[in-house]
Amino acid sequence: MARVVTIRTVAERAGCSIATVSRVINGSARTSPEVEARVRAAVQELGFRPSEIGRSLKTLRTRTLGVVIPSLTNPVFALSVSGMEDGARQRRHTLLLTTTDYDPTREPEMVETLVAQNVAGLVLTVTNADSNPSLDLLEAEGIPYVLVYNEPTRPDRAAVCVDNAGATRALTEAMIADGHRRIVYLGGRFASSDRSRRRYLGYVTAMEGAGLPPEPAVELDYLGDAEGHARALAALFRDRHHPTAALCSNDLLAISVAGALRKLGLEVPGDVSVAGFDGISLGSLITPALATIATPNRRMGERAVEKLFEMIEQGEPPSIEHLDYTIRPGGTLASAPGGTAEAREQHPPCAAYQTVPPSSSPTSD
Amino acid sequence: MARVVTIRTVAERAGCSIATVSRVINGSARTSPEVEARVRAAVQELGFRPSEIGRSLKTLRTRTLGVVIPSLTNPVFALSVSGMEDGARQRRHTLLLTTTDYDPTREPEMVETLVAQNVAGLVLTVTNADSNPSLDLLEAEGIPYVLVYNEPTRPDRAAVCVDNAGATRALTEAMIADGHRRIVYLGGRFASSDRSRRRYLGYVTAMEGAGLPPEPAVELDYLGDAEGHARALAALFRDRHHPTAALCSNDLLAISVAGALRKLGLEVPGDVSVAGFDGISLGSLITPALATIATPNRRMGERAVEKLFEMIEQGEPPSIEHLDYTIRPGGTLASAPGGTAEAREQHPPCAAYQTVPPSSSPTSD
DNA sequence: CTGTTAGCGCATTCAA
DNA sequence: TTGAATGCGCTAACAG
Repeated sequence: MARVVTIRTVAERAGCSIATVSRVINGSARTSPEVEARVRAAVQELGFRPSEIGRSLKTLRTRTLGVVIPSLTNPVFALSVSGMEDGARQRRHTLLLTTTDYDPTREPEMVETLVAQNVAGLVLTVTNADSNPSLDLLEAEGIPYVLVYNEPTRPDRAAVCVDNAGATRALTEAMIADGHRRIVYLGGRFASSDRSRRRYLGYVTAMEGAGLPPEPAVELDYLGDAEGHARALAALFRDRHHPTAALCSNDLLAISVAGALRKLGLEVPGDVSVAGFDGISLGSLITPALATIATPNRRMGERAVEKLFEMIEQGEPPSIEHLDYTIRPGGTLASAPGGTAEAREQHPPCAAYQTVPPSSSPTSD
Repeated sequence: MARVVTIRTVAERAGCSIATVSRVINGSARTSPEVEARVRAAVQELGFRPSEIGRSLKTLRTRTLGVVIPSLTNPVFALSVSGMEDGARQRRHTLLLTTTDYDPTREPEMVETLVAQNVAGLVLTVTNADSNPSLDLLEAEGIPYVLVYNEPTRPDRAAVCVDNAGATRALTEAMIADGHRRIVYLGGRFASSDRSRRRYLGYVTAMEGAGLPPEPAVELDYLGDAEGHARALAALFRDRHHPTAALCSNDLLAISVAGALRKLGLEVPGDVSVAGFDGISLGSLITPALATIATPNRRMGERAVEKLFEMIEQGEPPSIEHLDYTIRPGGTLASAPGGTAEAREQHPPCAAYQTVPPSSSPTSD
């Protein structure tokens, strides 16, 4: 498809040089009003649209941002991408979107694809933010990037996230205050989610803080595998002395778990309380509403892009930014079947149902 | 950020010309095994990754597909984009994603942005597929594109969709068979959704076919405006003789409507049956489950990309492809409060609960 | 204020 | 089989 009208065509039509056309289009230098008018007229008539490729080849940077996320089907990521798009459009950039389907081996592939496209920067959610060849590559090449959701231990990696450990800790403490003693943590595989690891950490901290023995994490395959979840839960809840609360590392998992529990003949929250993490709107639509930790998903994507531009344009050094989260109460959470009223009065769970600014919960690692 | 290692660097290291390097990399011509080995070694050592930009400038086409959709927050579109990504990745392409937020005036803007990026083709969901300057532009420029969800009247526009009118018609007929007589259609604004218009058409056809007077369409602002929906419904259902069934042009709207009805003190489906259109999984998770027309959302995106490549690579002419839809039963649908048992026996609704191949429902326009 | 010119990284034609 | 040379569309440095 030969490009019909180039900057040269416009120059001829306007009776000037291509340099002048470029100046008019980009406003990169002053031009006389007459010439400018002629150029604009020519652009109009010819329907000229400058090629981003030609521009990019010269300037060695594009107006695109690369995005790498696990999946679009999880509303959490769809929302964050939505926020990224807003942020990008404000700066006249577009998103080059790729997904890994939760497969870590696909991360390098996607990152290399994006780098080959000379993206101005990247926004990504990876499985492991601390030890990650793709991020190493980006740093080696000097290509700016910002992580979303990931919460790196290394402070030299740019990220926009919530205090994952602090949030689960707060939620676990609320459960304990509600009289729960045997609480189980269900999460994605640790190998493929540093978030799941950090969230478990918060759970452990809360349990130990209350003098309760933390249960080992139950690692489940990600979403969609309802059967697998059901099997794992059957083993866990067969016992008469089963846990009275299930803390899930994300909302979709929590919804799946609640469904599986009901199929086992257990009532939610009568027999088992369930809570999630993410705050997708779906959680509020089901009955009973899912208790969860609501994170500012769209805002996280938008802020990540803002941060990326700060790094690109103002050379800001990478840093980790924590955004607020909210513990959102819901009908899936109730007092423990055997819980005492006193315990509840002592630690009214409502105290936790507030937006938590990042500064107030500097969870240790 | 000066590019450090280019094809020239590799050529020097391998002791050959850049032409040879190019040949090795692209396998575009035969080279001696020794030279090839030296080149590959150099590529390895230097970590050379050919610039897509350089390549594109030369070939005048990129390995990216432009995508224009209304929003990512509606799971329907997130799913279809997910399918597009799969299709694109199989052909070693990436997606340049843009959204219009249901604002028709932003369509040309997005399309022009993508065209300026020299995308190989576009996949888009627009407000109006028949009279649309952006599509005219693409045709004028000879840039291939495929519509998704849109169902153009003009047969010369490429599209992957379902038989919207046929589907709503079938669903409406099922409602009528269930004894409903006053059925109301609630949809997005006709001005901003040709799908909403076509779906209404199917409703009208079914009503008239049964000798019932079709109600005027109730056009609602898109999603998120729960208050607006509540107000509109309050007016509609104030009367004692209110409709017994609400046909909604999409699932998110249907869920919002069901909620609003309950707030008005009406039971779903006891007083009013509700049905949606899309088949998002959310609908099956709520209680009662939402009756809907399930469309193959992910597959539609994937098929659109396949079709796009057929047009790009094999010069296939544009055409409209109808994919199967399924009427999915759900607890939001019940017999009309005053419905007779005979009516139900005469037209068992189950007959409609099957996958409908496009050929079997050639709805007239 | 404007024009000329030199590449940006690469694929490709034409010679050798 | 290989190399030299050209140009894709554009920006920017330099001259005028």
